[in-house]
Parts: sequence; structure tokens; C-alpha cells
Amino acid sequence: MNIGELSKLSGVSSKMIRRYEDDGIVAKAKRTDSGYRVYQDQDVQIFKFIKRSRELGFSLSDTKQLVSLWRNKSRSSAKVKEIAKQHVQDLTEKLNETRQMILQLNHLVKNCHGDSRPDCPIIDDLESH
Amino acid sequence: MNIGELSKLSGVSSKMIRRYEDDGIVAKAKRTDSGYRVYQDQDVQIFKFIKRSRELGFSLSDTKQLVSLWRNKSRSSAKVKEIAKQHVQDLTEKLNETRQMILQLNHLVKNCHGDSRPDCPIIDDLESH
DNA sequence: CTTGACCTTCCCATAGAGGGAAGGTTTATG
DNA sequence: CATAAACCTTCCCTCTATGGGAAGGTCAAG
Repeated sequence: MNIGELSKLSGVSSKMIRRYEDDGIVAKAKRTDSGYRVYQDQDVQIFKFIKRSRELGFSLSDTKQLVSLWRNKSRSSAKVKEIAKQHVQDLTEKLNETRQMILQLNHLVKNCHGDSRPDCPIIDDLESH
Repeated sequence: MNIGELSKLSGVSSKMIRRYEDDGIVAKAKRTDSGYRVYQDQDVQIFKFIKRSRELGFSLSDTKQLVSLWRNKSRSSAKVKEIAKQHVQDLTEKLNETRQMILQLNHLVKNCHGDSRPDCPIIDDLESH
């Protein structure tokens, strides 16, 4: 199949299929004589794997390692778990930062009249935190 | 004062001070005959304002509007509140997405042996979600 | 009058995706 | 068979926010 059909079947855009190939996340696709990329049915699963990895927030770098581990039948699950645990830790840090922002902003928003007058605790906070 | 001292006093890097000027978030700085940017004491507060806005996660575009509203003595607090509320909503969406990722990942990590064997529920999820 | 610490602008890189141009190929239709 | 539409190719640009670093000018102290 061509890249367009693979894109439809896997849910990954043609742009990103080429990008993943450039980044070495997947092997280079075979080409027709005229240069078109040619894919097999099993390639759909590879790109679905990548898509799921991205949905879980893994970076392309992590994803590259995970694809490699997936392909490696003598992998250790410890390695996979290590990548996932580190990712969870990173996400948790981001979560806490975002939560802090929301807490502070909600406090300020709650105390802002939101009318035509200029007085505003949000501006006050920014001005003299 | 020069840009270096302003940077120290405000906590904003020289790089970003120039960038904010290029983006029109702050007015163009006066220059010496030799081209050095020259700042006043009150400029420290402007860049601290911007820094705080960034700490609360506001985009440069939002920050630009907030600086403008801060400067506008006949502003309506409603406009400020609108920007902040939209931002809180965006942050909340991101928070929920991140929370979902963490929940799913934690479930998978918990069930992964993390030993030398290849069997791994994390890989299984990615392979056939 | 040289050295070092400033400053200037300009280009590049990051991460992950999309837009779009310029041009070649394939397929369907008249 | 010819032509048009729908593909495909590579290449460069854009977004967001920030930093690195080069090449070169300026200023102050020794």
C-alpha cells in the first residue's frame, strides 16, 4: 500500500510517517521504481504502536526506544518499566506545576470583580508579586 | 543601567529582554550613541511583571495584552479576568489530559514485573490498544 | 594600549506537528 | 490516446519559548 492508505489505517499523518522514518524510529520504507514508499499490512501495527505511545505522552526519543524494545524479543521488562516510570515522574512534576498555577489563578480570578472598573487583583499580583 | 544589570535585577535573561522588545511586549529601549540599550529603575518592575506572568503560564501573547492593560489606567477588570479565566480553562484541560496519562501509565507500571523477562503489560498496551 | 567584561546582531537548535510550493507519477475518464 | 485529478516526492517555513554561540564593536581598569 501507499503512504496515504497507511496513514488512514494507522491514524498517523503522512507527514509524521515520513518524519518517523527520518528520525530512525522505523526502518526506511521500500520504494517503487518511481520512488513511492511501499508498505505491508504489518506496518499498520507499527504506526499504531507509535501513535499509542504518543497518546501516553512518551517523547519521540522514548518512543524510539520502546519500538526497539518491542522488536527485541529478548528484552527485559525492567528496561521498559524504567522508561515508563521516568515518564510518569516527569508527568507528575508537570502536573504539580500546572496545579499550582491553577490554584493561584483561581484565587485571583475569584477576587476579581470583572466589571468596567480598572481595579484588579490579577494585575496587582503581576505587578508586585 | 545596561541590559546586564536589568537582567540581574529583574531575573529575566538578556536574551529574553531583547526578545520581548522585538515582540513589542515592551517599548523599544533608548540607546547610547554606541548602540547599547539603556534602562531606568522603573524598567525593572516591567520585566518582573512579565516574569510573573510567565510563571503563571500565560503565553507571550497573553502577557503582551496584560502588560498593555496594566499600562492602561482606564482598563476594565473584566478584560483582565477574561484572559485569566480562559487561561485557567486551558490549563485545566491540560491537567486532565496529563492526569489521564498518569492513571493509565501507573496501572501498566504496577503490573509490570520489571525483571529480565520480556513479558510486559506496557508493551502489550502499546501493541494492541 | 591591552585585556577582559561588557554589548550588538544574526543564525542555529530544541519538540512535534502542520502548511504549502514545485514537481513527478498513476489512474480514471472522456 | 490525452488530459485531469489524485496521488506521491522533497524542501523550506511556521508555531512557542528559550538558549547557545559566533563575529564583531565598546568600555573601563590596569
